[in-house]
Amino acid sequence: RFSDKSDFREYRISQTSQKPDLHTTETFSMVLPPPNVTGMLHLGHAYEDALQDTIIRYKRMLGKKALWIPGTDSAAIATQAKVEKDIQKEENKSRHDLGREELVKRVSIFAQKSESTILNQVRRMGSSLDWSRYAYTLDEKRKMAVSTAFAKMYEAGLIYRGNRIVNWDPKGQTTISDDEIIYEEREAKLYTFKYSADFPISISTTRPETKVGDTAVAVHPEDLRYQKYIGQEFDLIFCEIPIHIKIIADQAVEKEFGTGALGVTPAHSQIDWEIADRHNLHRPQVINEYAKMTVLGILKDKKITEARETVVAWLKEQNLLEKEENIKQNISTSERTGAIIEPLPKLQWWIDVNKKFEIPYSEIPGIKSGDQVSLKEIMRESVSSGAVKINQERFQKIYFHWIENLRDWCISRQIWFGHRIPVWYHENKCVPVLGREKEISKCQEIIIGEINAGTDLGLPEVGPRPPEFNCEFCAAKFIQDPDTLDTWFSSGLWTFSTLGWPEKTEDLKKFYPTSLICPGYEILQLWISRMILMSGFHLGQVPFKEVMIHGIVRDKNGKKFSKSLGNGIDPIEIIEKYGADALRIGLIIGTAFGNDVKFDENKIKGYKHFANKLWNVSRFVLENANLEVEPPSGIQPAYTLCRSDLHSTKHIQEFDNLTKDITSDMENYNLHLAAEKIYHYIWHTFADEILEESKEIFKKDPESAEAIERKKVLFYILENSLKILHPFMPFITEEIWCIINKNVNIKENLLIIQKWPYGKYS
RNA sequence: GCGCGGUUAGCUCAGUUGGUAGAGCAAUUCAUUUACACUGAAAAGGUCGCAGGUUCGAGUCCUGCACCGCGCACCA
Repeated sequence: RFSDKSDFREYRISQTSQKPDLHTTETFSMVLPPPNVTGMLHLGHAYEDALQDTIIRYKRMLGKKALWIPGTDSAAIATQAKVEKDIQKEENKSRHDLGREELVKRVSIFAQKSESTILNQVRRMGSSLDWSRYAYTLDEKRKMAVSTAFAKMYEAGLIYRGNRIVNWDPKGQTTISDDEIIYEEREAKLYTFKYSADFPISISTTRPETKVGDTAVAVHPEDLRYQKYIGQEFDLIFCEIPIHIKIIADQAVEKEFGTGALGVTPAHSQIDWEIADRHNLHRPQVINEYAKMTVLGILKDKKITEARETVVAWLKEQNLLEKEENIKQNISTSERTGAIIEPLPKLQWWIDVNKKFEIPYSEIPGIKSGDQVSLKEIMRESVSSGAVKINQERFQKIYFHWIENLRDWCISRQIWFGHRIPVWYHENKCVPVLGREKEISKCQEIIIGEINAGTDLGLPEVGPRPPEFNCEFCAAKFIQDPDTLDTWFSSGLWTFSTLGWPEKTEDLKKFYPTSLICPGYEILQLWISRMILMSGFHLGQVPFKEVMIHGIVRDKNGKKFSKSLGNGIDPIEIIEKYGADALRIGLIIGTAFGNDVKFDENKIKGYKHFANKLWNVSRFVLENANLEVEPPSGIQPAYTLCRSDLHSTKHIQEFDNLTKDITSDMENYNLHLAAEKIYHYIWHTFADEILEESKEIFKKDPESAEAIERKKVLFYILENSLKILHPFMPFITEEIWCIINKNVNIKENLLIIQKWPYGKYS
């Protein structure tokens, strides 16, 4: 399991390192952003681990109760998509061929395998996590947290079920939230045309195929060109489909765009849906979940791309097409599958971010217990009050900007792997489906049908467990909602679900809010904001006091590491070549927090040389300045014996000043500066100057007073350098430390739990 | 369209409140049984993207511009 002894030692240290220090009550806590169990970690994770471990080791050496919680994330969509793809490739089967139970089983097996790969990688990095508190987003405790959280938010009226336009991923066959969309700029054609020769207004569109779903043409209320038509209605045949168009006036229309008239397609556009709301328009759906046309005639069953060509051809044939121009368009694609998002109306679960509710308890500055607040206000206030400090201002700006534009969060997903929505429906209102797992999606359709038809389904039962009673009238059972939750719902609870919530645990009391979180900027909106939301609602507290956002690691061409590009590097490969210490410090030095890292193997190699240098420096000091004395108590490290009468010389002062300087860098999380300073000092001052001049002194007379004094100086600098360097390079420093202290009870005197040096002699 | 970053040595990047421009790698010259060739010494290399401004003094602050990247919105 461990490739070498020092590896094992480090692992053992991490196991024992959380031993409570009775002399201090100050805590420092962090959660590890849980990696997705979708395979293995890449260098980005290695960088993130290195940063956090450096910080937690530093805080631990300051004497704080330092807790760093490990965990992994089931990453519902990502993981299921990966396994589905593999199954399709290897067995040519879809998830529907396997059925829900079998698929979830297969995904879980894959997740477990990934989990052990990942945990091994994390350990190889030297991450000093508290493994006794290990959590997985889909384990029993976290399941309880998720369903409790859902139920509480449902009861507060913040979670609701509604038929609205969703972002539909036709490839993944699921909804996704606004934040899981990636915009890509592409060339598109803007067509200007009339529905028919006798229709008075021309409209423009990039999606002619959706126009069979139009129910209105909207113009700006003050647009003089179209005033006279407002209110008129037309029955037309468009592309063999009868449509009914009403001409309406709406503020949302921009006079300057295209012809200034907008063909309203309520079922396939967010904005049009809202316009339809305001004008009470009919909303026919003309495209289905597979991105195919649902209408009859020449468009029947066609994929949207084909349908587009067909409609354009029809328009040309009818002489209705007036203009065709090339424009640039931002197209929405799914973050996970890359598919083009199809806006569709669907019945889904949502979190209302604007609805006010009475917050029972609040420690968030600016929000009092009992206040009427919205989730959006919680998110804004938590950061603007300074309770959550996002340390780089630029990311704080992005955060506020995002909140301004935030809409309700769609939390239900039509995938099978993940937290199933903890809602149970009365069986008889959902037609018989028990024992027919594959039919559940059909059940969902029927529910939608009933809702659309205005049937009152009654309130569902919401809670962590199915209702334990049968229907009092017909003895029917309850069946669970077939959908699962957005993975960020459970991730949003992470800072407190890992500490035992909803139970009132000692851990929560002691370690909450957590001190720091250290995520990449790509999940600022997806994760950081959701944690602030969830923590604010459920605990009335912020999830963490500080956020240090780091950049991403790119390959030498500046490209993001990704599976599809095949440029991923396994950190283990680098560790085997250069050592974990070299990888850690090599990633940290030269990169300010928040900036991207271009990965350069040569740089890592340079720090392997440094590890070698450090080794030799230590050897020189041990061989030439052997001051080892048998410790009288058997506990005190030997070197301390020679320290009491150490005079403050030039070298000591210089080193102590450096120590102070580095400590201040560490306090400000300027890890890159601190690491570079100690690196530079050890190599170019300690080795190149002090050791060189010591050689001369020892050559003259190794027992002279000057030589003895010098030996003490060397020891002092070496031991304190090891301490300062330890957070960055834990393996080699601990190894050397143990050699230096071979006469003492090392278990109680490991470097990892030594006190950080403050520069006592300065 | 709105907003946010970046632009510093050949390459990758630091530069904390304004005070003589820094590191690693690469390249050059020299040294060589040294704790360490995973070495040492020396030298070289920059109009800090461009143009203005504030200041005794600007890589750092302000304005404008260019290119690269990102976030959001729009995406009829």
